Amino acid sequence: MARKAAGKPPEEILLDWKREQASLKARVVDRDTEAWQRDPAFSGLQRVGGVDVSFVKDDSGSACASLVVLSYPELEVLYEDCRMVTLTAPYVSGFLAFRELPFLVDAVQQLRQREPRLMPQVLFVDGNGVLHHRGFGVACHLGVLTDLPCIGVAKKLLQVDGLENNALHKEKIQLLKAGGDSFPLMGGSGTVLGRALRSHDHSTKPLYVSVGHKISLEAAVRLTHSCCKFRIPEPVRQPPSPG
DNA sequence: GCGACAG
DNA sequence: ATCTTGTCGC
Repeated sequence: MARKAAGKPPEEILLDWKREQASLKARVVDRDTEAWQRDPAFSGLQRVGGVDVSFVKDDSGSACASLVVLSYPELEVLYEDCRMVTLTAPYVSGFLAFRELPFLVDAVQQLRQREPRLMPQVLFVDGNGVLHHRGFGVACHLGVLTDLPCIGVAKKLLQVDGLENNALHKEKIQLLKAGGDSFPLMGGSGTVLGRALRSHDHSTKPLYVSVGHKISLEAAVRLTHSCCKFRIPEPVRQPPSPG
């Protein structure tokens, strides 16, 4: 009986959340800030991280907030943290960060304190960055709060700003033939909000990559492809178990 | 016909 | 997310 989570918060809360998004959005940096991001082989990049909130049971609110750090380019585990948490805020499209982010920020801060040498140089985030209703998805939010480069990786197209998962979109997906192939997702405003990426040769369903913070879209897409042994980038593929 | 809604 | 399913469509 996967009962649906509690209904939407009152309008005043949503307005608050929107205000916070708008305010933090001004701090997003949507270009490369690190030398390795411009290097063809990403040389200088040694640690890539991923965060995720995965559910244990039905909708009890019981979940596992995890942070994984892998070596690059080997993609071997350097650090794993998985903490049981109780989610309070409901899931509302456009406000994912307010449900999951506090726990992810905690995980990053804890790593920063205990094992600063293992701090990842970039974080993959489940969900979108600037490909978002108000241009400030969870990957931007996490990036701004932690000051780490972040990449938004979503498994479904968020249909905002005129973007639609329609026949034309599906045709474009068909044209992605090899891992690494991608096409731009252009919003109605003429801005490129992200790219649909075929993340692996044998993956037919694309990933939707968008800038979170402190990285260009081009580098984000290239690195995402580079971290995919399968469809989902290794740092966010299989979160560690609590036990 | 019941929707467009990342996770 | 998670159940599970199938090949559409404004």
